[in-house]
Amino acid sequence: MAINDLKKDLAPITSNTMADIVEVRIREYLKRMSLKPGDSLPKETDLAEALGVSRNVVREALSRLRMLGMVETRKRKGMVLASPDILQAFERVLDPLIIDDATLKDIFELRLVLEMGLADLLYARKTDKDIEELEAIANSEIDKDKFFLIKNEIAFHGKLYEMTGNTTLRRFQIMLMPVFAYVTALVDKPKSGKIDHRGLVDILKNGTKENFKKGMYEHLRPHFDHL
Amino acid sequence: MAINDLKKDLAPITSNTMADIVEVRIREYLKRMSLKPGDSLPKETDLAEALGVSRNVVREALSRLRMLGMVETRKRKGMVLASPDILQAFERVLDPLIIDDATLKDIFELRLVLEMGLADLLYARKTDKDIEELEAIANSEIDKDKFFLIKNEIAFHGKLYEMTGNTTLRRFQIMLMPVFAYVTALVDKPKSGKIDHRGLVDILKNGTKENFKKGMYEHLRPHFDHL
DNA sequence: TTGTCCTATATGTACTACATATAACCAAAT
DNA sequence: ATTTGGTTATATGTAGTACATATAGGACAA
Repeated sequence: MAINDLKKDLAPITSNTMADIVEVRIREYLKRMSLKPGDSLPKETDLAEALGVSRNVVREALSRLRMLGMVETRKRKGMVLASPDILQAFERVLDPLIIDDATLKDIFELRLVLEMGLADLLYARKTDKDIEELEAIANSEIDKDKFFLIKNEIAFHGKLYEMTGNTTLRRFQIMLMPVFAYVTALVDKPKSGKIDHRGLVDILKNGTKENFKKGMYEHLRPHFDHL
Repeated sequence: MAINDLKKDLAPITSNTMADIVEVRIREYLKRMSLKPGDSLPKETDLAEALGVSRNVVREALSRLRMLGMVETRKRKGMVLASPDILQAFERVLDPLIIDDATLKDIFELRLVLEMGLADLLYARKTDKDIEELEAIANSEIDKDKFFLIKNEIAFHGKLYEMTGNTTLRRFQIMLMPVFAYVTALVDKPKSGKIDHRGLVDILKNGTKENFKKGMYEHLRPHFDHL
């Protein structure tokens, strides 16, 4: 028991490896030089010599930056700074099975927040064609088995995000989905608010933004009640 | 000009290096074995032999997983699976200067969506003490210079996120802040909606959740109008 | 401008070697 | 029985060498 109390006060010593340090140093270097995408970087051997470490270490650090999409390396040319895909790194880590429960809960709530905040973008950008498609999804739900419904649930909410015209947001949602599914499966209450998908489509067609916000809240209500 | 158009449609061929492949293979391995945090993994030399690559390559792959916090390596013991900090990877990449414009715009909107969706969590969790503190921040804004106001803007909205009791959300906001600041600085319209911080506090004290949502929309309105 | 050949060179990969921290084991001590 | 201390085997951390390979860039030709 006392050991756990200790752990809170005394964080374990984490000796940074050379690769850790070099990674930071290189990142600092990129920032300090205010390099822009496309600019080329020194070659590995030069970096190694300048930093006073083996090329091995430099490569480990670069391997990380490469994974994040910050730099690209090409034979003979050397390295060039690239525009990283900010969600790429995220995707690799977001496995419900290895995330701790507190974070899992946070992410669950994060999705609720996103979904509640969607309305403004939605009403600014929705088109008749979008709504038609959305309606088709909602209508296909009638008299279907549970498995189909889950698939449709994903399709419907996915379409909503898509309608915002915000690619990053949409990808973000796709990433968060497994977490959401995992958590709801855990709680395993068969949940559906007073307003279903068809209800939301109706509002989208005829109602105001405020109507939609209220509708979405009712739709997600079981989740909110569970907070 | 034509070259840039081409780049969008024809992504350059990216030959996967061994490290890329090994990274995926190890990740698959972790998943397939359904390992839980704390479980130990084979040692580097065994992995290298099993995969038929040099230890070097394995170390590059592991270096990436270590950076993401997925695994921890300890001398003699080998590696153990860890609970990754999902935002850690994010933080490294989220530099407004190296993110492309489209994504920058997406992230800007993402923050708007978050802020609009905050209300439900906020009303579920806010305490009197929170509101007091928030009010103090809002009141300290009177008759201050521009620099102070920017600092205060951050403090105020930060406090809102904090009040949700959602750590991940709060950290997320902290990360998004530089992007938001960068984009607004770019647009450089001195923006402030009809409702200011003190107005929001008033609603939080006496108004309903719906009032708050409308208030927040008005507060952020200049940004929405700019969509 | 387009196509072909050539070459220098930076990355990609493999292998060896050794330092170092430490988990695991055992023994002594309280 | 639990703690303390010393020893050792071992997996990681780092360095260094070597070589294969793709290719940027130049020269030249059509």
